[in-house]
Amino acid sequence: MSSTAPRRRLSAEQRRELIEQAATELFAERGYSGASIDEIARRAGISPPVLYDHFSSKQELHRALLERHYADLREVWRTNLVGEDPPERRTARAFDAWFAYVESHPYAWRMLFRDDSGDPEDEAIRRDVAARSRAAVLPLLGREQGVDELVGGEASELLEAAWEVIRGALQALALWWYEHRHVPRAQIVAIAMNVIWTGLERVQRGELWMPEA
Amino acid sequence: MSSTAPRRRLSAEQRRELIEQAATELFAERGYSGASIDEIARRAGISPPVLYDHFSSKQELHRALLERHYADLREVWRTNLVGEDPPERRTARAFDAWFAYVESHPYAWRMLFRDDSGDPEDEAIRRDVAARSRAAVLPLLGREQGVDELVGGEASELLEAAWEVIRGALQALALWWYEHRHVPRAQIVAIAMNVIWTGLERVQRGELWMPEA
DNA sequence: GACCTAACCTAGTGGGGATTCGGTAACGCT
DNA sequence: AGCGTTACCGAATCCCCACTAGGTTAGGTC
Repeated sequence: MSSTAPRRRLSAEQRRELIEQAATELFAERGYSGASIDEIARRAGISPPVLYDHFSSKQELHRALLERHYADLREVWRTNLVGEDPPERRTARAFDAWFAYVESHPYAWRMLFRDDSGDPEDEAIRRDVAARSRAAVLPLLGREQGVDELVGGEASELLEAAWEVIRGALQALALWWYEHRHVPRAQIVAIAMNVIWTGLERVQRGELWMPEA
Repeated sequence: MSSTAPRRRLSAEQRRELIEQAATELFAERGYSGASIDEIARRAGISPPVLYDHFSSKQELHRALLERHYADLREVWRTNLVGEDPPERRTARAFDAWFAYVESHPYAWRMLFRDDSGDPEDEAIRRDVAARSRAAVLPLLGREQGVDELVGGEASELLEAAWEVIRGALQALALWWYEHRHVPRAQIVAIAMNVIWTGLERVQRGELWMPEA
């Protein structure tokens, strides 16, 4: 991408940004272990040692990017789920914003969706982020009462599972969309709403599917 | 696991099975690059060279396991989606069987759900498998007509996307369940049915959610 | 235009891990 | 008991890659 750029001397901040972009791209395309420092450096227009002026290790670089991109995504949820609109409208708005982020950041989110670093610290970051997004989203799903008795378990735990279902579904849909980019975003959101929201709505209302006798 | 086993001489077939089990575990726990030949061999109760009597490379071992476990999972779908029951019942049965597989093969499916090998051949296997499961499942979803006009696109493509949503959702739910194994399977299936099937049913019927004006 | 800071580079070093070489010995068979 | 087969192993080899040591120059400052 930045291969033809003339090798000039940049400010630390500018260079760091280039490194982060290059690393995000490579982590997204090849995963943690598939992305070599040499190639990240090459794409950033520098030699490997320079990278170590900005990040103390490959792991730290990866962690920094995880934090950064996760923060962006969390912000998308946070700013779009609030408001006085009915849940359905807020959900649609949040889905749309989420897919808009995905559309405009073709590398960042794909990097987040690969968890192959094997680093326990990464794992911790992901857990932390998962907990925070859950905390942001669950109130939206759990407004109605009575879900526990109907399903026979702890409501909070089941809602957590429901959220995982949504997260996994959105993630998979984003990946599919990436391979079929000609489909307009509105249609992707419509699919998400139809397949996911519809079910959630019923769960909220307590109109639950039960196993047959 | 098999660390205290006395180092006896086994038949090639038995040894190969032990290697495959050990490798499945490690690939599931640490991913492709996180699993070293040395450790796979150690868990299988042998030294590394023996592994090469059975598989010509680490990649080939990994591919063989992908094929094997995917075949198992595909079989689950195949045998449970057929029949004369109404779609809802067939879907519930297939979900239940799928989660039963997940429950009884704690390593195999987790290995499948990590795609970090970076090997194009792996990618090809996954694509092939995805296409086949889609082919098996889509007829169930697409029975009703009229979906295309309502959503405004090619029905086959949108159903493909819907299937991805389901796949991603099931996968995420399986991972969540793995961390909350005390939840009984019936309840997991109920969550899947409530969140996913409900939406699908509406999509089938053409009762689609549409963006508001 | 001398000087200094810091951005940058070339050329290693070291370790880990896949793969292989050249045997050794367990087990079945006669 | 002897023999052949082959499951098995210890000890390299070799390559890739994260990381570093030590020097070089761009570019701002006085």
